[in-house]
Amino acid sequence: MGRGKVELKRIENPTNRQVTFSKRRDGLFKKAIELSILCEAEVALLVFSSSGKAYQFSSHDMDRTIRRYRNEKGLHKMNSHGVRTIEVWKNEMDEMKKAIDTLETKHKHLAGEDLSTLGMKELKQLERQLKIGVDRVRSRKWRLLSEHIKLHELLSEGGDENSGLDSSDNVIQRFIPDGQPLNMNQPGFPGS
Amino acid sequence: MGRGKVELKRIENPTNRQVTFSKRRDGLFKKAIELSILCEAEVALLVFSSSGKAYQFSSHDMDRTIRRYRNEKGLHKMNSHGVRTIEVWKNEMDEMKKAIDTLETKHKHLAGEDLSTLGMKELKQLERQLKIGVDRVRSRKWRLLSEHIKLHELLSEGGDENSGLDSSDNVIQRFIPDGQPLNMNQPGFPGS
DNA sequence: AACTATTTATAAGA
DNA sequence: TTCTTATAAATAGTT
Repeated sequence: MGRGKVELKRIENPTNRQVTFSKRRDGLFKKAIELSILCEAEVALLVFSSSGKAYQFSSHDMDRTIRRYRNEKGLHKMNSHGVRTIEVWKNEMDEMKKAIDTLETKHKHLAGEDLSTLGMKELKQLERQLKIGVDRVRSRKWRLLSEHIKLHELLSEGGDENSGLDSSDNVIQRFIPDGQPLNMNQPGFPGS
Repeated sequence: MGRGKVELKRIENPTNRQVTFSKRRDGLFKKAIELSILCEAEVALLVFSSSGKAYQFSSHDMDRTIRRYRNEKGLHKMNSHGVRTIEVWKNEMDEMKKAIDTLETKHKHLAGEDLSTLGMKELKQLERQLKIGVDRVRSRKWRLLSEHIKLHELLSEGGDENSGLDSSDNVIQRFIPDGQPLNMNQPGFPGS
């Protein structure tokens, strides 16, 4: 497509070749992107120019797609001696690094850090999740508390010599929630 | 190129999508081959159809090109001798595994899961941390909201023909917090 | 799978 | 390099 048709062989004129490389490279990446979107395909494309410059596209994740390719070829996990290859190790490391990154980001968000990248929708979801966490933690606190009260009552009945608890250590005191009035209508409060 | 132009989004009709996939996949591979020959580029292309079928092309050798890509990404760390021994790899893997474990546990705790291993002291601390998170998220929400209000006011001032906002889309509505009455005494609310 | 009407990519020129 | 434009190629919808 162009003023004349070209035969399929190396373009001899270096300037021409470079110009054609740029144009066709752009076209190729565009097509790759379109294919992945229009047909929900997983596409990975690697291109190195003759001068050594690297270009890449991957619709999902380059390492994931490469792994999938290797699995397809059955080159994963073991070589002929039942030994893991360096490549496989590298893949695993990369995977783990990514997992750590993801977890760290999530962790920061839950701690209320690095929120500037989040939109309103994400912030609302995050707030919901945090509230769920608070509720569950409170619920667990109340359960622990109630168990200790029951234990205390049981021991008291039997006359509390040698209950195993030091009476100078106010058990109940250590269990009341801090920072706010007692509210028995907590989710998870025994009997609620 | 075709009887009509198509917008860049997943083709809904599955038959249509499959047909388009075949055509465009062939076109993409043809382009990849042409680029590699005409411009003596090193090209690797991996495609997986949504049904899972794999297609590939590489002008030189797939593994060589993938290695070149990985080098480009600087995934080659060395130890003091400039060599990566198996032991070094194992150590790094173990460290990463541990890091992942720790992060996952923390994450679960923040989500209110697996709390049974925690004592009252840890639970209190966790609740405190979650509350801080909630406060920060709320603060960020209010900041976002106030920015949007200001923007809205600015646009309204200038006489809002062509404000770029669709008046049928109530911007503010989308930003009010859900699940509770408005309370301007939120930490971080503008002016508080 | 073939067939075209159209759109898109791009070779050559400026 | 970038833009323009004539022409080759790709392909969307149809048969």
